[in-house]
Amino acid sequence: MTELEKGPTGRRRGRGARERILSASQQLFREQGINRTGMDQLCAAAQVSKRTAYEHFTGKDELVAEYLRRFDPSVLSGVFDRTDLTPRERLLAAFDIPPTTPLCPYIGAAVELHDPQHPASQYARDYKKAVAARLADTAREAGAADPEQLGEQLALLIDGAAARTRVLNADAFPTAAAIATVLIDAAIPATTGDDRRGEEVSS
Amino acid sequence: MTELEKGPTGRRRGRGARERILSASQQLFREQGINRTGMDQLCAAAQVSKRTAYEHFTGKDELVAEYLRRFDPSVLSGVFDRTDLTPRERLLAAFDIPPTTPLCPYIGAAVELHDPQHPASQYARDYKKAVAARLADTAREAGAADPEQLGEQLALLIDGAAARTRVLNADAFPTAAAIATVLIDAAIPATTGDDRRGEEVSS
DNA sequence: CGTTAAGCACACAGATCGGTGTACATAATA
DNA sequence: TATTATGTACACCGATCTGTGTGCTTAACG
Repeated sequence: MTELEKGPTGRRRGRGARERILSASQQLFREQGINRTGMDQLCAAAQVSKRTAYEHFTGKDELVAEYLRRFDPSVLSGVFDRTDLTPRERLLAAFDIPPTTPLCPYIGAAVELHDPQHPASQYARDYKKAVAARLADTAREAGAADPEQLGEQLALLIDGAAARTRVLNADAFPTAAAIATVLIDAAIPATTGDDRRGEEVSS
Repeated sequence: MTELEKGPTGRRRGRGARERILSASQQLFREQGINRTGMDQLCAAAQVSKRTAYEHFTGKDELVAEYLRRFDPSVLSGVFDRTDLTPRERLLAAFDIPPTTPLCPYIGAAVELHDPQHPASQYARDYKKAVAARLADTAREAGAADPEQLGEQLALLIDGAAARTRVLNADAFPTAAAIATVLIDAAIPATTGDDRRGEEVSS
């Protein structure tokens, strides 16, 4: 009965409360981590009373899961839909991440929450599988011999770059991209049309 | 003035206190994570009074750093010293991790502590660099064209496998080993003696 | 107007956190 | 035996955590 988006006309005073909470989560959870960000601080940053926050979310766990769901990172959304690139270029573009990204939040959540059954951990798993699947699709499009394997390999490279960037405090994505080039070149026969752009593969 | 290891003969009643604390750390920090393991629980598991723990360590931070330092994982110690393997086999052996390992604790510490200046984070960085250097040495021994690059690449694969194993809750090291095989084959000229075992390279 | 949804301010509960203070016990040494 | 190092038992501190309870305000609608 929250009736948040319905109604004939617009009413509801500050209907952006939920959005402000999630927006503050994006910033604080990423900057400070999940465990080190208290609900008090988060509500203050969102300019929302704590009472209101707990009327929108049953608890911090649910909020964390929603925060992860709201996060659509560059990888999934931007890269795969670019029909101006060849499939091979799209596979490599997944490693061109903006330097603003401090760490893959899915890995962060899985490590911080430390419970594979946590809703956020489950979503992180689903998301990572989805990325691997998308990579496999693109690999198939690019004519790779074993698309599933290449997708899984590239996904591992992305995660490795993210983890290593975090630990070493230095950008590891160029290294990952170099490996990706080797793998892609090895997996895709040279005869296969590399410069086809955005065309569908028949089967 | 602790005089823990000195003295003409052995005295000191329960001189295993420090060891018990660190031993309990190994178990609990890995099972539950660092942040979710309180000092109360840790001291109880170590059968050590909290007072004693804080006479051995100035605080939890120092304990965490020591815990990381004590952790010598299979990778560094076991693999590189095996003269029964060719250099190439040693590089691949780094991906044969026992399934008992839940997650690389260095990545875990870096994510959980979330402060690159934390002593444990610094050590994690040093350790990861050392592993990459050892891999590079072995790659040089194996006759790789660009040993430093190959070492960094293999290190990234290991971290990727660790991170992905954690997030997906499924062993990702076979995938990493497959990539490693490709990289090693590509980087090491086939003419180079692959079956030399444990010999030194002149330069 | 009155009703109702939405939110705020703020105190507070209960737990846990890292860390200390104090008084006492034990064992090896001198 | 006396001393000293080492450790225990346990209460306790202040801070912080997630989460509630309560009463008040504001705004949209009828």
